[in-house]
Amino acid sequence: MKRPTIKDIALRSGVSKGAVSLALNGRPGVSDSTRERVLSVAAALGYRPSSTARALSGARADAVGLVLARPLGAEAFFFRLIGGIQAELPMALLLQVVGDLDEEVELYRRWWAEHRVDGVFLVDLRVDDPRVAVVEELGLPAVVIGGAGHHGNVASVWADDAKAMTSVVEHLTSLGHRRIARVAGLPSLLHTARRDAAFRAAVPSGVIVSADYTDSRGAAATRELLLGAEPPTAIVYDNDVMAVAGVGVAAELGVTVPAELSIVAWDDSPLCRLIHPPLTALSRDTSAFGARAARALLAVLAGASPIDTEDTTPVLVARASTGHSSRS
Amino acid sequence: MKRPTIKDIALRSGVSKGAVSLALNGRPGVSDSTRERVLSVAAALGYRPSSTARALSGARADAVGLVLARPLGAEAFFFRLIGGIQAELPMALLLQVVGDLDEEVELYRRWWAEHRVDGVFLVDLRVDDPRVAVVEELGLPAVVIGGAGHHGNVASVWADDAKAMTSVVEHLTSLGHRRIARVAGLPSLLHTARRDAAFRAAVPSGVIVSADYTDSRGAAATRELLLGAEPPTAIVYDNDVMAVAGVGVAAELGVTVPAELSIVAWDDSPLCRLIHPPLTALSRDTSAFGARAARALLAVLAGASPIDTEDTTPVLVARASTGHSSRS
DNA sequence: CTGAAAGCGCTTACAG
DNA sequence: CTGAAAGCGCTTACAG
Repeated sequence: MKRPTIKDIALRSGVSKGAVSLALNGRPGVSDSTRERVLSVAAALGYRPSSTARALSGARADAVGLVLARPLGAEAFFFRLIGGIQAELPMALLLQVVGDLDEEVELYRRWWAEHRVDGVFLVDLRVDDPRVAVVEELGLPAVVIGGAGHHGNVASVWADDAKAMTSVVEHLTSLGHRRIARVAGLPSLLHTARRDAAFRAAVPSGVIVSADYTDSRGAAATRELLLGAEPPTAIVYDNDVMAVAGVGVAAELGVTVPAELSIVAWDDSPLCRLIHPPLTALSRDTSAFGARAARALLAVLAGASPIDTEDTTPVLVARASTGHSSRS
Repeated sequence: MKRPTIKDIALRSGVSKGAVSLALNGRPGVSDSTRERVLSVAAALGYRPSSTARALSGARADAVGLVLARPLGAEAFFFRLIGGIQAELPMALLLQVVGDLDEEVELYRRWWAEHRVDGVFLVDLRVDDPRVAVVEELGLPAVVIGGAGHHGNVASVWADDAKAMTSVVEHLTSLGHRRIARVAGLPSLLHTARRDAAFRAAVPSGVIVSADYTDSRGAAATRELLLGAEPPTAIVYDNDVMAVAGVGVAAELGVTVPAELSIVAWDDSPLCRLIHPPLTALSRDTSAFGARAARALLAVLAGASPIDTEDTTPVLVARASTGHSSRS
């Protein structure tokens, strides 16, 4: 037996397909008695609407999209984010990986033109990112994830990286550190720029070395800093993998952690907790962040005006990798 | 300007919509000259087919699906797997998380009835899994990921866990270990059963404690083993998180690793490499595994008969957590 | 309040 | 080889 369509329901309840559609979607235009009859027939038949057909007639696609342009950021972050999004979403997530931002933009155009998605999440915002303008132009409902500040008329969900950075610096200065350095993530990413700015404001004399989240670049950056003329007594890394690489380089150079060098990682993880010494880290609930983003997009889809939602600020968890500066 | 449809192409090339469709899809039924004209008009107009409309008319949906029934297995594994799948896939991945297997099955029925997907990946196979029979009944193209052996008439991609387990046991026995235990993953999962069987075959007297991949259960299992009447001199864990928890419990109980206890983790990870001592682990390229699964599904979609494809066997990487048994 | 029709953008028999 | 039509399963004006 084929699965039932509105035609079957129309037949068995003695009304037109149009009436069935109105009844099923809770729209005015049919009497209460008709509506009830249609609904009960639909239930009896085990009717499930076809989102494909709906999408073609211009209604809901019953899916939202997330496209990732390589290289993607920190693996674990995205997985938890997507997990959190999914858990909160009553629809499917259309996921696609593309090579660059141009392909990403092209995909948004297609998806929207075809009604394949009802909205999208924008991740990994760049400095001067073209995507916000595109979704605005298209009228494609969207939520920017992780971008502080306003993004045209697009909703966003963000965390206060500046405040988090300040809390890290305060922690270190209270331990007597004066020469603090930062090993940053990809310079093209907006949040790197924001963290850079916050770091510079808090540590005017601080050195920033740019890297790319990999352990090899994290190690190289650490070596560069520790072998410099004025080696730092504390380094703040933009992710856990680079921080762990930093611990390795320090050991290699005979620099003890935390006696001679304090280390802080931006995102907390099992890795931070389980290595020796355990790393002081900025901790946040990425899965909850994803759930918040999902709710924000659902709100936009429901017609709410786009707002910027602030997530909880990452919290500094002090562990054994930070200690009093021995050089001040 | 609206995006062009086959109607626009038909108009400008002076043929019917049907002919345009045939020409565009490379089907017989139109002359070469007509086909060329249609193709060039389509190119000039920047035509992109609507996969929504295609799906509704019963053709390709231009998407494949992956549904995850909670609780999902090891996080990192799935992320790498999905990353590997995506990289190989020329279409979108429809991803949805559901509460249980019944919902998962229901989703397959809907997706297939609506032509929302062209095929699906089946992951986390259970002992007596109902899903294989469902996709067979539906005729929904599918690939079983990670399930050794035949699964009805459904294609599969798998790795030889039994051989991998044997290599672990051989490594340990060659180091003089006789009392070897296993801390296993969820008993309901098929690959747990397979590893159990391989372990029992290799270590007839070996104890298996069942756990669930979490650090807390991994720690509890380790405690149970080490405080027992005949504590093992080596433990093989079903994932990295439990193995690391085991290291912690050993330290807590004053059992030194590897002098008094050797530890092996099933899946290698940064965590295994970076903790102290670094863990001996079974390593594999999960991303490549995902790519292989993607190719297998594409082959099935292209009409190939379903086959079982063996992935490379996980390789044992010996590190400092395993050593000669001091008690034999 | 309700029905009959047109349309979304394709594909696929069915005639010529 | 080609065209005109019907149909996929919905939604949405448009008449009554």
